[in-house]
Amino acid sequence: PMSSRRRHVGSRDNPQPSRCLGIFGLSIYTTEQQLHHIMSKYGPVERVQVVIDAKTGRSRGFSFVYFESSEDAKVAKEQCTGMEIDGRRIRVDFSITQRAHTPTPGIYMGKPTYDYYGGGYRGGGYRGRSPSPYYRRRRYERSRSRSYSPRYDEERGIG
DNA sequence: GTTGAGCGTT
Repeated sequence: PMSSRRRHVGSRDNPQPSRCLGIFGLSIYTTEQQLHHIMSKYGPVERVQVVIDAKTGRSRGFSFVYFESSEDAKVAKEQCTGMEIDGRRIRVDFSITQRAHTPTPGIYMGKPTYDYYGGGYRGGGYRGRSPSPYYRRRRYERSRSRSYSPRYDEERGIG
């Protein structure tokens, strides 16, 4: 029998309604200003936060929008899921996390999940899958230890 | 304006 305590705890597939929406699948070029403009149609927006990758300084392709009212957030979620922004179909859900992680002192102690120098995931779930042409070319460039070769595109019939 | 799938830096 499940404890009634867990009933109000949101999970990834069953987020609890709140004033905070998570927006996923964004183009990395979509800005907080754009999102604010779009979301404000459904009610006052307190804050928009596009999550930025600390290493690259680019968007990680998702963001959080805080409405003043959870009712407005609910409407915005329903209206905006599946909407296209900058050529990307976005997904909108109530956030399962309610705020950014508190700042941690010192260095990151966790297990690295991304190889910033290799440009791909390590030991990850992409083994056995066919990489995209873009990724294949980047891998090819690295293996040749030189920069972009147009000849590769011709040989492989891409580009 | 380069990949995949992604719930968070102050």
